[in-house]
Amino acid sequence: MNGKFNTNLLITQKEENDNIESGPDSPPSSLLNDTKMTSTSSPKRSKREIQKRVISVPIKDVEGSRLKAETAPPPSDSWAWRKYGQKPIKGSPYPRGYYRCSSSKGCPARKQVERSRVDPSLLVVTYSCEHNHPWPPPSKTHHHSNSSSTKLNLPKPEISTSSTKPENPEPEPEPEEKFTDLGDDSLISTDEFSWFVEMETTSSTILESPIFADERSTAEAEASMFFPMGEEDESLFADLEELPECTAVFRHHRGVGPQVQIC
DNA sequence: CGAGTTTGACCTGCGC
DNA sequence: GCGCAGGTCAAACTCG
Repeated sequence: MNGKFNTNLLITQKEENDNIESGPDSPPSSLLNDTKMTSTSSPKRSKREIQKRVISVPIKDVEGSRLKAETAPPPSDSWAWRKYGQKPIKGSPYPRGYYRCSSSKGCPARKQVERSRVDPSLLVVTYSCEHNHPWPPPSKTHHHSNSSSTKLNLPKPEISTSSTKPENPEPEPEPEEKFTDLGDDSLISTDEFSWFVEMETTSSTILESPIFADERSTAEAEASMFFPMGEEDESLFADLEELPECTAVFRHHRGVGPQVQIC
């Protein structure tokens, strides 16, 4: 299930301009400013109102889950994502999948999933949302019943069911307020994007998995460039201990790997 | 039967 | 203006 995935999730968060392929060259100055990708080509959307964030996820974690599509399944992140399109991207051997948030009706959130050209073992996930849009962080509303595996965009159960024991579907982002200050301080500042931060931080807590450290040296290097884990993390994870019951708590320890507490 | 996926067509923006 | 590439739509299909 996604739990499996989450334990190996790697996140590198960058601004969209700071795209993976081209490296951190682009000036990340304008978060909401125009960007080519932001166009979304939809006449209904304004470029400037769309905010994007890019993360990288080791594809290994999700590999084999749904290989039907060339694109690896999107990382599970507490939200429900519905795929609405897939396109081959020029210059990339891998197509890009387009996902829309289905956690709640009218949710404008979208994300694009594609393999990194630099490191095919990495999934590049681009989250995007409209700045002016009333964000319906679905966490609070639909989470209690989250276990609905169908809702979550997870690898189909058929595959990753190596573990017979029902794992906790995934760490519930319930402790939203705990996470909001975990996230980056520079990219997301508005409350309406707190879900964004939540999403990322939820994942980032699992950043350094043993598996990743062992087999993803390259990716690790790349990832660490964007998402260095430091002592601050320790305190961040310390906060996680305060998570409410019935949530999976991922604790980060260097060299030991994440410890998962499931109550 | 509902929700999600697939896939081709269509639309839009951008570069030449 | 044209062509290309990316992004979205929507019908058909699949699955639980």
